[in-house]
Formats: sequence, C-alpha cells, structure tokens
Amino acid sequence: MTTNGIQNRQTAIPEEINGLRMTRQRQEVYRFLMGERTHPTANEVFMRIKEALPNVSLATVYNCLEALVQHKIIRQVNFDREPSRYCPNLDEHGHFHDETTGTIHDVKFKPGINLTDILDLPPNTVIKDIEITLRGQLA
Amino acid sequence: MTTNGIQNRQTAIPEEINGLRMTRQRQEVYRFLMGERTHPTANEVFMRIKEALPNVSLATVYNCLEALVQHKIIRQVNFDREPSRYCPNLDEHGHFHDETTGTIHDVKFKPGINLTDILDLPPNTVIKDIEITLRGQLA
DNA sequence: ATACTATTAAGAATGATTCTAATTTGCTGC
DNA sequence: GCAGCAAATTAGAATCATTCTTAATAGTAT
Repeated sequence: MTTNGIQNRQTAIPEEINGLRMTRQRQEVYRFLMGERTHPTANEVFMRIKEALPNVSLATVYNCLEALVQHKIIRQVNFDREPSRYCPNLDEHGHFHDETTGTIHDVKFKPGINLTDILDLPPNTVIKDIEITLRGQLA
Repeated sequence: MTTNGIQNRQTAIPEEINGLRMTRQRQEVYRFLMGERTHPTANEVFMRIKEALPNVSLATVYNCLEALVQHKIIRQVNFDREPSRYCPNLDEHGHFHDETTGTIHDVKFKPGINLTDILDLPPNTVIKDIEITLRGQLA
C-alpha cells in the first residue's frame, strides 16, 4: 500500500500535482517555496530544506526545481546572469528588482491589460511566455 | 598628434562616444554589432572581429562589451541563463525569442504606450530599466 | 518476492564569465 | 622625440551556477 493513516504534521501536499509525483524532496522544496516571497535561489532552497532532509543533495534540489518548473507548479525567474530564482506565484506578473536592498517584488498588471495589445508583434506570432523585469529603487 | 589625414576605409567611428574612448578593439566590436541584427554573443563577436584583429582576446571582447554597455552605447540582453547577447538598438524595446529557429527579434511598443501605466507598481518606485522578453514561435 | 522504472546522492565536468598579472598602448609635459 | 603615468589589452587561471555521470535507493507493478 502506498498510503497509510499517518498524516504529515505540516501542510498536506498531494501525492501528485499536475502529473508530477510529489516525492519527499519535491514536497520540501515546494513547501518551502510556497511560504516564501523572497524568490530564493537553488542554493537557498538547498540550505533551508537540509534542516528537514539532512541528506538531500544540491543536485536533487536542482532536479526538483526543474521538475516543478516543467510541470508548471512554480516559475523560474532570471535577473541578468544572476543565479536563477524560484517563485510559487503562477499568475501572470512581472518582477521588480530593488537595487538598494536586493529584494524582488512581484508586480501585477493593471486589470484589463493584455500584454500583446501594447506590443508591435510580427504577424502569426504564438506567444508562450512573457517575462517582464524592472530594475530600480524604492525612493 | 592623435589624428592624421588617413581615413579608415570602413564606417568612421568617432574617437569617443558618450565619454568612452573608442580604441581599435572597441571600434571593431561596435562596428560589428551595428551591422548585425542577430544579437550576437560575446563569443560570436570574438570570432568575427578576430578577422580584423587576429590577436584580440576573448577577455578584451568581454571588456569592450562591458564598457560599451556601461556607457549606454549598446545593450546587453539575457534569455534565461543562456549566454548574454548584445544589441545596438537603444530604443526602448522588447525581445521575441523564436523557439523554432532560435532567432531573436526586436519588438517595438505601440505608440503612446507608457509601460509604467499598465503595471501596478509600489508607490515611490524609480524605474531605471525595463526588460520584456517573449518566447514562442512564428507560426 | 521479482523486475522494472524513477528518483536521489555525490562528486566530477561544463561553460560563460571574471579575475590576475604582465605587457602594451596612448597621452602628458618636457 | 622621449621619460613617466594611466588606461587598455592579453593570456591564462579561477570562479561559480548549473548539468552530467554513475551508483545506490525507493516506488510500482507483476
């Protein structure tokens, strides 16, 4: 049998999300990201989930993150060539990078805005993904 | 004397742009980029200008590109964690990455559009730079 | 239980970029 | 033109996030 009566003390995470089997490692990665608004890097995820899974390896964290991204459970966010960051917010949104503090904030679009309406795209373009990045400071 | 009567056979490039002294290496990097719409990588620039400057080093190409970017003579463009690409188009614009061919196209904004108008930014935000990246295919 | 597949772990390998140290070049005032 | 100084270039080593490789482990189905 694959399930038993013992429930995890923490937020229950289903055994499968979007067709991805949620192994213990993937659960920990996902759970941590869900509780974070700071857009952690792979290494930050690694250091944090080691508390719960002391034998976890950095390679596994990369594997988990990639699997979660591929199954559209989290998003990968890149700023220039800095280490990738990961984000549990699946709504269409941009990212504002505050240069003063180094923090990253999600930026929503104002309601009723369709991104493709304001762009002068070549005809017959199928857009699969849009990324908007802002850099500046909170004065 | 720093100038003489002999003119370069190719497009003349001023001795200085935006306060940056245009050395021979910087000229070659800049001239090549000006004639390209393909958003070349540092390595592509390197391979190409070696034809004119056989002793140029890859480190110098990186140095030149960084200097040109810092003086706002060209722009650096990043797609995920792929090698950086460089773009001589200084107008505010986005980039469409065609997954089928791997090519990159500049995308203009429709006239009269102010990017910050459509974004729900935190108050007192000073935006220094906006980057818009689209991924998809030309059907 | 057996066999097969997916996942994980540990460490090596990769590759774009940056750094270091040693020349070379360019400019300044004699 | 030439000594002196700063900026730029070169070549190669170093860095560091990420990916790859291989072996061990866990999960699932028969």
